[in-house]
Amino acid sequence: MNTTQRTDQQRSADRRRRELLEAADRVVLRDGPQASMNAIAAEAGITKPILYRHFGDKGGLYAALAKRHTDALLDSLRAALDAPADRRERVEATLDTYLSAIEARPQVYRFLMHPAEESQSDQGFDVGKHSAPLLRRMGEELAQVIGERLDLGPGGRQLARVWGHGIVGMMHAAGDWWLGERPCSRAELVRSLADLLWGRLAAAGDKVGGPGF
Amino acid sequence: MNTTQRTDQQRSADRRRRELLEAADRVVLRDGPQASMNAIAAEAGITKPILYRHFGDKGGLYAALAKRHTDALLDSLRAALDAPADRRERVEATLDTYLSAIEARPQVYRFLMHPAEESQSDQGFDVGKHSAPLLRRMGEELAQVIGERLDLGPGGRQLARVWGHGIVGMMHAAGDWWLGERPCSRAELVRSLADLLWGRLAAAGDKVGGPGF
DNA sequence: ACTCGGTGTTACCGCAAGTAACATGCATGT
DNA sequence: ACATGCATGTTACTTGCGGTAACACCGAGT
Repeated sequence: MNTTQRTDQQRSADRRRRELLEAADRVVLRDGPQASMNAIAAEAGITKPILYRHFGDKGGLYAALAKRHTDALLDSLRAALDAPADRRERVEATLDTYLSAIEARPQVYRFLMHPAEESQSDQGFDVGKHSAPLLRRMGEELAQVIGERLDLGPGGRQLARVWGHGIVGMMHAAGDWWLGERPCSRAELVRSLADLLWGRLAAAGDKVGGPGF
Repeated sequence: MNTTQRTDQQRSADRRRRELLEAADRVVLRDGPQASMNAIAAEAGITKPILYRHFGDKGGLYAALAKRHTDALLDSLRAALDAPADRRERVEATLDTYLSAIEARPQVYRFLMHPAEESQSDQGFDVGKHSAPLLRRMGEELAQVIGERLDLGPGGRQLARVWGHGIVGMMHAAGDWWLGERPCSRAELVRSLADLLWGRLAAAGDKVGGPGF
């Protein structure tokens, strides 16, 4: 029968694809985002053209690889965001989940954030398209949760999106810096960021004798 | 005399260096961060090896180029941060200054944020080193201002650094997203972000009938 | 036996980073 | 006047990577 044969082949191809992605994963974990196609092929025990047959080009492979990790991370974040607790606790849990993930596998995280941007075709002035899709997806996800659950009045939908992307960026930049310098424990970082979101910056008093802020 | 000759040469070299940087600037503005050394050399009316003599390698050139723009942007930000107004107004002015800059020259901004990361020598697990130095510098700068002027009690120094990097990341990610989709005016974006920093997320009420947030 | 589609290979192209070796102009010391 | 540096410039090369073309093998259906 034609269809069964088709599915068999597709299954086989899918398994192959997963094996290749796992090999690519190991190489990226070892060599960072600039892992070469040759290295990935060698790790998988095959040669370059096969990779190209499966993924089209390097961008395709990287996109597939990124999707796996991004999906996994987003699942964890959704779980933290949906936990039964009050708002502050859930925000802190989400921050902590993200920071745990990047702490556990910095190379992967680094790859996700800076996917070796090729794509010289997108000339013009449409920045942003290239930029880390993980950040965008996290931002949209968070925006959705905020927009769904908070009563922000008219224009609240848009406000939620700004906040979603803003909070994700805050989390990302602070995490990036923290991972490099380790100036404090993860718990302290989480608390500090939550405090920032809770308006402590606006509420803090000026230093005595200073010019004010 | 030896010294005068030396200085003459150095002046000439510096002028040359500046010319080369301006040429590189034009090419990056046109081709984006993936501009080739050949293209830059051609734009400057010379050939590759001269670039290498001046800047060592591509990373060196990019670092020099980034320093120029970064310094300029930081000067603007400092001015906005130091303006004589109340805290909210100054925060908004700073956000607006940054967003104006990236809006005016997205290619440059894009180059500054993702400097075509070479550097496969920094293997290991020290993420962050590679990441956009502009973000780091802005974060530290803001941290310093916050730490100097706000009374944050014990541990305030560290808190200020977390907040500095966090706020810069928020500004960056939101700006990146905004530049790509243009979902609202710049003024609205500024207001929304300032609202976020002023604790409106924590203060907002749950939507009626929802699961709460 | 013969084609056909999928899987695999070797060998190549094009291009960009980076380098070596050679050429030239211009000040200086004798 | 002439040789000596030294910076400035060039051509031509190597290396390495992304990507592709052409060919080889193998199992299934007619």
